[in-house]
Amino acid sequence: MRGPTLKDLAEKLGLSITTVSRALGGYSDVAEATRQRVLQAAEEMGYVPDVTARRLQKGRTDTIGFVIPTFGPRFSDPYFSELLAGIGNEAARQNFDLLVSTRAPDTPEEKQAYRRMVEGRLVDGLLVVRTRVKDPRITYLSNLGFPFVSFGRSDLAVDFTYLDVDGALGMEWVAQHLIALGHERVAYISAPQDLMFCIHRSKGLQATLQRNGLSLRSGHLVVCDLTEGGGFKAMNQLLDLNPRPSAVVACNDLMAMGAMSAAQRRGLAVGHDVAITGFDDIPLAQHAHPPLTTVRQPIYDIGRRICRMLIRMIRGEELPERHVLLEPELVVRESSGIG
Amino acid sequence: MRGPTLKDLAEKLGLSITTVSRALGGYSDVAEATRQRVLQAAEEMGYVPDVTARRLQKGRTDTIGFVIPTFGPRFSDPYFSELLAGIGNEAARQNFDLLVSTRAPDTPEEKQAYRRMVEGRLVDGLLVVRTRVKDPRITYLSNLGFPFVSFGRSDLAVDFTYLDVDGALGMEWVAQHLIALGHERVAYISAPQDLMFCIHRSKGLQATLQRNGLSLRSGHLVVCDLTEGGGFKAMNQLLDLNPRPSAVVACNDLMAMGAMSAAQRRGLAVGHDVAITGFDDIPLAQHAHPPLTTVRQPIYDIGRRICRMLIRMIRGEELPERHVLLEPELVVRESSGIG
DNA sequence: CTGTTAGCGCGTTCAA
DNA sequence: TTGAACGCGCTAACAG
Repeated sequence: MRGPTLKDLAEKLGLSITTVSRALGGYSDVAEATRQRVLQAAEEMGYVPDVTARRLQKGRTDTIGFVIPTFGPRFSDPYFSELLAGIGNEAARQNFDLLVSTRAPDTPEEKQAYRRMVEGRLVDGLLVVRTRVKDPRITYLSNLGFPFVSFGRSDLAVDFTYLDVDGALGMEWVAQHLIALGHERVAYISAPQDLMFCIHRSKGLQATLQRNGLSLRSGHLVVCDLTEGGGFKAMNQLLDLNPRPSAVVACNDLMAMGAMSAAQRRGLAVGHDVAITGFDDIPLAQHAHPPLTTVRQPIYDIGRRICRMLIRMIRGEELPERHVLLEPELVVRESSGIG
Repeated sequence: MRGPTLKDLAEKLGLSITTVSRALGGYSDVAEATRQRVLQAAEEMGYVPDVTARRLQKGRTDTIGFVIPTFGPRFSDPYFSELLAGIGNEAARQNFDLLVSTRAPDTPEEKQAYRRMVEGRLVDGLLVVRTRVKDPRITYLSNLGFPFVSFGRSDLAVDFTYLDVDGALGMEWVAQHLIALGHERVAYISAPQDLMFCIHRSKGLQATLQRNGLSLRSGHLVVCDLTEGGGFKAMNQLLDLNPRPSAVVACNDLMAMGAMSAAQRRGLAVGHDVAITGFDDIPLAQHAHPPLTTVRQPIYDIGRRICRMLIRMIRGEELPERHVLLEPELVVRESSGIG
């Protein structure tokens, strides 16, 4: 069942392992006739080099690691499958393998997954996503000098390579859009406050409101878990207020969808009785009813890009930019108001 | 930057590599005092075994492979992230690593990804999902006798281990539900016909319609690509018909959401003017507007389960069931009609 | 109880 | 141009 090794090939051809290895490796110091014989035999016998052995000898794995932070058993986020597709496709393009782990954030299991990948020398570099306040992953990797690229910035005073989307700017646009539509009672469905992207978005929203003489009233800030269910519950809380908010900004699209659902279940016309906005622009956003006003992040490209940055770093190439901040794009649809 | 090896430990302790290895491996034939010294030194120096070296020596990788079939660049499917979470969590629980690839189905790249994992001995077993007609992946793996478990059955005359959800049964329930509501003009938004799950679902739907004296009229069967956008377009086609269908069955939830969006954009009240159903029960289904009638597949558990089956197979344990067919569950919500 | 020897499959010296 | 020898880091068989 196991395939042939160099040894098998060598024996069959009456050559040494070394010669076979070099013929296959495309070295110049091997007779053309010999090379042809070797290549043909390799083809016939279906020789494929043993990746593990090659790794041990080369001292590198040509593999990148990605620990996906999953929340709860029902982890169902279109955002992540798209990010993964971007990462996976780019890795494949560059002949890198992708080792994936799924772990709940800030748990011993997560820590262990990182240690295993790094200290067990399973991967040459890591992709870190959803950075957190005082993110222990960044501290850990930085201290070791292990190659990694993160999607998201950090509050730590260490210098590392990242790519991020300017969430504050995105939220500024959302706020301005709502203000222009005349909204004064704006509410906010936030994500857990230890997530860096949430902090940036929150700041952007609040700063813009304040610059325009507005603010989040008490009770108008609800924190939940980034899921539809969370957005649903949060929205119900907000709609129980009196007076209720006229506009609700959600920290991501999934929560916005849940919020829309809650509003509609109460007979409110979204985009009319209440404005709702999201963040991410997942494909479902444009097919929601009504279509969701949101902020677009090019998530597939982001996946490709952080992967490319990491691979360059692993190869020891100089990176053109070690800190990339992308401008997101406001996508106005009907959920924030018609006209 | 690289961590210590057994050799480093041995030198420091004045022991042989072997002894250190055995002390760490928990073998009984090592003096308790020695073991303690070794353990302490290992702890101090932060020794972590080199996984690659261990793999080469053991002849197994303790890794399972998973090639995700991705369609187009914007691959955004909540279904897959949940499946992946199930697989990943179970793999971690059993101390297996997970190697992931993302490839477009039925391409040379996909074939190559499988070959690399199998023949390059990167993994001990594979998970195959979204089985296709005359699926070359199954032929390939079966011929080699390589351990794999598939989520989905096959039309090939080979015996292999699989788990599947009875799609025909699910669709039978959907059809009966719609028929009971009095629908006679039922249309169907199907997925590509080379997908096995689609064939089962289609058969279940059509057979049930026929048993009740109905059938899909001409033009009432539209094939598209399993995305919201696809469902959207398909629905527009269906709504151009005269008379238009009174009920539309979609092959998955994503397309159903797109279909709802198209209907609503034409001013139709879903659940009233037209009934729409999906399949999968992704979390968004219950937060759609109106909530989506669909068929539930316990996708997270399925991920865990196929992973567990595969690991047992790899370990050489006898599997209690080599062919599992799960009964799905009809979830009636408002998109198929109120009352 | 401990150390020596061997080998997993490969790439890379160094000699011939 | 080819081959023999060595080592990547680890575990296993065999002595002592």
